[in-house]
Amino acid sequence: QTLFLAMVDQGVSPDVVTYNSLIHGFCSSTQWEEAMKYFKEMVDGGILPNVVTYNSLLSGLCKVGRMEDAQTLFLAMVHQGVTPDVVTYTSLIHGFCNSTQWEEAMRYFKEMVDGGILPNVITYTTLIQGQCSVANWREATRLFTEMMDRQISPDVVTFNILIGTLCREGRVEDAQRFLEMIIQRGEEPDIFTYNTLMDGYCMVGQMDEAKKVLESMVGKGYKPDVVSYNTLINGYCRSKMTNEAMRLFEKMPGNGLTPDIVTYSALLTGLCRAGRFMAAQEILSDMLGLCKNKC
RNA sequence: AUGUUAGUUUUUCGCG
Repeated sequence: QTLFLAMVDQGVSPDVVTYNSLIHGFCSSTQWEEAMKYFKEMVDGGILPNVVTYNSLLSGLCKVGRMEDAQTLFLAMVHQGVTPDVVTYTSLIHGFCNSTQWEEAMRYFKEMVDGGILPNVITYTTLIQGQCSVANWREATRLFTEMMDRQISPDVVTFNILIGTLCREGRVEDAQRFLEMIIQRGEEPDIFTYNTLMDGYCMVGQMDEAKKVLESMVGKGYKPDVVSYNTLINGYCRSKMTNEAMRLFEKMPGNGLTPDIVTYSALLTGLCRAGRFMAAQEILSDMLGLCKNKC
């Protein structure tokens, strides 16, 4: 905002992209009034909002589940002669999926296809995730096949969602097969892929396999992050292997990682459950000590 | 010419 004002002060006139950037910023931090203020200001200034402007506002509404408002805005944009694009529809579909209004999501999907707008990998991935989040594996795989049939290549995000869903259902072996499919297709799994799969093995108590995933990611040159460690620490704690959890915790600083609130929370819970209150107390005072140093 | 928009992972506790 300050930069914006400075820019106006210097006599540089904002254009549609300037406004879009501001509006997007406010929308993604759910500062709705501010976003609308700039929207009005641009219209008053004679700058026509374009599809990006509307998409930013729309995705802001969709993210917080204000789907009635999103629909109203969608109609308004069409009314203003701005043609919705694949981003517009995908945002709406995402919003409806998140509020578990599957019928509406599919209605917009059809409308989009009928209107000659081609769904892309993000559209399909959004739909797949919508079905995965309500544990409708059949429909998820149907969509997965459909997208492949339409020559739309699933990407690593698509695979991560499928892997995460299988893991949550305890089907880690199947999840592992998807990881292999990514590699077979010549694509790169990312840190999300590995962390998700690791958590899958942790959830079924196969800590040896979880550890193998960590090792294979290191072997491929990926740096485990704080989430990787938290996942394994939590896994060891739940498998009552608190010594292993502690070992990992101690290795974090050496690997350039700072334990965060999640690390401490998992470890403290694990140690307390195991009745190791002395150890828990030590960890806690370490944490509080570090906290004081920073303040 | 260039810049702006949509999808994915980990912990505890509480509430619904």
